[in-house]
Amino acid sequence: MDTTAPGPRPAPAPGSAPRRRDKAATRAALLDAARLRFGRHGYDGTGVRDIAADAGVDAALVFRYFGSKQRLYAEAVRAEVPAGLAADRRRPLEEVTADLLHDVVFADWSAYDGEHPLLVMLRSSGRDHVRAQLRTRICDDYLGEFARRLDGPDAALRAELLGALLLGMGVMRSLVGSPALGEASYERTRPLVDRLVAALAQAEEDGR
Amino acid sequence: MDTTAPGPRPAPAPGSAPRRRDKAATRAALLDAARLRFGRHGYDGTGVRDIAADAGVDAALVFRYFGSKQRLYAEAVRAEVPAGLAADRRRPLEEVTADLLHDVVFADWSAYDGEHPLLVMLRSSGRDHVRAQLRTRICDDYLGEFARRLDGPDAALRAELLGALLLGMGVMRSLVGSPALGEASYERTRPLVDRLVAALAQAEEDGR
DNA sequence: GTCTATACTGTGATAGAC
DNA sequence: GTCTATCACAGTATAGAC
Repeated sequence: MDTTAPGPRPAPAPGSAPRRRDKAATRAALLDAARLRFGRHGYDGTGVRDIAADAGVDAALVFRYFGSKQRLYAEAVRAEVPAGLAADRRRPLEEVTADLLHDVVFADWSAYDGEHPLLVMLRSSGRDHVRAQLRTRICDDYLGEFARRLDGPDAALRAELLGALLLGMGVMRSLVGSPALGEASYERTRPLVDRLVAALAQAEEDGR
Repeated sequence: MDTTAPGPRPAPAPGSAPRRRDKAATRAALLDAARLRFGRHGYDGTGVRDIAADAGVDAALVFRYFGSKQRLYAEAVRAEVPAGLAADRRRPLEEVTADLLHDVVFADWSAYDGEHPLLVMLRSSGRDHVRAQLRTRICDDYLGEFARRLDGPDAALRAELLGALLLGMGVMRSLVGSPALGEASYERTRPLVDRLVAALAQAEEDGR
């Protein structure tokens, strides 16, 4: 495991707030460090000691404040799904998917080392508790309203195909590091995605 | 799929029957066990002792035969990309993508606990050596010929979008366990994918 | 009350003696 | 080929210093 930040306690730099003995600040520091570490190295690749060292506190505080590594993970990786992304039925579909594209694929989630929390979780999908969290967030939070919008017999399936496309793009960019998608801009990618979304929306009209 | 390493071994002397303690057989058993374990629990969640126990041998053999856990992983997870998937320029595009759909998303890779090796690797993408392997296999092996087929300015990007879609579908099915895609059949899914592929191929004709 | 030191128990990879 | 020792490090718990 990563043994960066050794030593007992690097004295706080002059000017930085000497945050000692502040419960809320320590909790927040632990969460920030956890996001970064979990994002970079996944659940198993991260130790509570590393996180604590990054936050400048002792590892025991993880258990004091969060109970377990697992609960720390769950809390660190919880991010708000942008409210109303798919909620407003009056917005055109491409606009909503464009927002999703921006949010999931192109946004810079610097708190998670540049990756969307969902992609971060993907890396730890070997753990059952992570899978469950993932499924809920993707299928319910992100795609639920979508499925209701695209009605028709295959609505749920088509909504998940849309999710697969966006998620896959994020995976290609962040986890795989593919060249074209990695360098492409949001502006250049959007028309292609729009076209795909249109094809998906249109599919409800013909019998299959 | 079975990579029974065919080393040029001399045949045992006539009369000496025992096929137990066969180097090649032990190696193969270790590889099989490794595929299953790595598939189920990921790189970090798997111990060499588990693998060795599954194979019925001692853990030290892993190091004797493969040098390290990391090299065992690399070898276990290497699977042949179906030759000629995208190679034949005369096959219609939808046929080729349908093959990919079947191979990546719907095939039952029972040797890997039901998941395509690429998805298995995704779970371990926190490790740099895994990422490098991933990128090569996806972008070069699977999508390279594709990009050459779809010519036009955005060819590489569109090829990667196709990859993203298929990969994302696999992710939704295997790693996330999404309900609709999880239960959908290949036959029901294919027309939707065909439509998306058509939209992608068609995009080269209009200016963006 | 907030935090640190340290110990406990399990398991990881690996080396070297049989 | 196998067994066992080793040694680092994981998650977690507790006791007590500030």
